[in-house]
Amino acid sequence: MELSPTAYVILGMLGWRPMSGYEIKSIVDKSTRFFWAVSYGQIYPELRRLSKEGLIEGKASPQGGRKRNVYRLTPAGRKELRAWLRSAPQVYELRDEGLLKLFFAAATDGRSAPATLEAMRRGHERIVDQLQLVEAESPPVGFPSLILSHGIELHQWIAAWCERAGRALEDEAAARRRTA
Amino acid sequence: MELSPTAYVILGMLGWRPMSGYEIKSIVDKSTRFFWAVSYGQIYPELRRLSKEGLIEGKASPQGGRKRNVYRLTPAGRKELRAWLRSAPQVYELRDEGLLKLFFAAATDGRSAPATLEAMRRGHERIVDQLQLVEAESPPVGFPSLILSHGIELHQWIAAWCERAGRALEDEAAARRRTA
DNA sequence: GGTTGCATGTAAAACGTTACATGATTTT
DNA sequence: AAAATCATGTAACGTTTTACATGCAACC
Repeated sequence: MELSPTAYVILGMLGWRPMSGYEIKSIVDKSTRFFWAVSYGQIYPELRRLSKEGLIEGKASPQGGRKRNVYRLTPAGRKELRAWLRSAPQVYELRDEGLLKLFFAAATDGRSAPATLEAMRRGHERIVDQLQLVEAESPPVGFPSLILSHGIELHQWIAAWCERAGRALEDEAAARRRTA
Repeated sequence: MELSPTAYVILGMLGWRPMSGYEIKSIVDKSTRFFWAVSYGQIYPELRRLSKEGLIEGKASPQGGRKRNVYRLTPAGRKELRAWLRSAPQVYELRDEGLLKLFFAAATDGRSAPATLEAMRRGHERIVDQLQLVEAESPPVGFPSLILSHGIELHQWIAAWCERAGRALEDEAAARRRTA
């Protein structure tokens, strides 16, 4: 078997209630995408795979003339989900182009750094805004809400760091001007 | 042209001084890997591509009987690097399996959550340790050192969040026991 | 009648990791 | 003599994104 975390996103959502692939995607886009993104190109093939493995079951449930497949967790699927939840997390990966640009900023004698920091700060503020929008329209209970507040606080912290670092850079530049 | 951030990791390092692919990889593993990982399978093909594009130049520089190719930035490569440094960062991606497990912890009635939080905390503490090891053996100046301190503070913050969330969970459980 | 939302899917490309293969040199 | 480090490279595999294709239904 050996499933990917992306497969568990699907199992996890179907653990709440039966859903279509489309519905899974729209919930992902308001929740896990900030720490685990999933695309249609993964969801539909994965639904088939999980179906074939007997972890989920699909049923055609058209809405009027519009076709629709609703999947639900089987007992085996729920068992698999719970086993995963009890095992230790393995994957933690970050790809941050802003940090990369800051890291190499000496190649512009540091002249590119203030704008990079400002762009990063804006980016993280924008994530905070998006998360707060989600927060405003979700009940403030349970684990999803815990993760949501984590996201908000985390990106606020990072945005504040960008500001601090920007100010430190300015101060340094001012000190250099006084010395020179 | 249109290069990936991974290509700019190579250009950025060669912007410091000429290096072999092996050397680039060993520096990546002590620096950018915490926010932009790169493997040999990317480095060697990318060195050829950048060479063919005229952004870097390779020269055979064997050490004794051991073959070795040292690459350096061309003027065009330096220009390309600087243009990238001055453009706004695009990519910010996080993949955090721990948050995913926490997000779906209701499927175990929250029983899996304390262990997940503890595993996450340990994971981030371990990253802090690794970064502090790097810090101890690097001169505390310039942008790489700024990024290093960012990493240390960030992962310390996350580890502290895990602790706070764990305590909040305990308190909640205790309150429920009193009520019941 | 047009836009938006619901709904499913695939193909190609891009990206990235892992394992393997090879061999010299340096250190223990 | 063995282990670690320096050094280069590829092939297979797995993952993920993007673009495309299609069509119904609800709302304005």
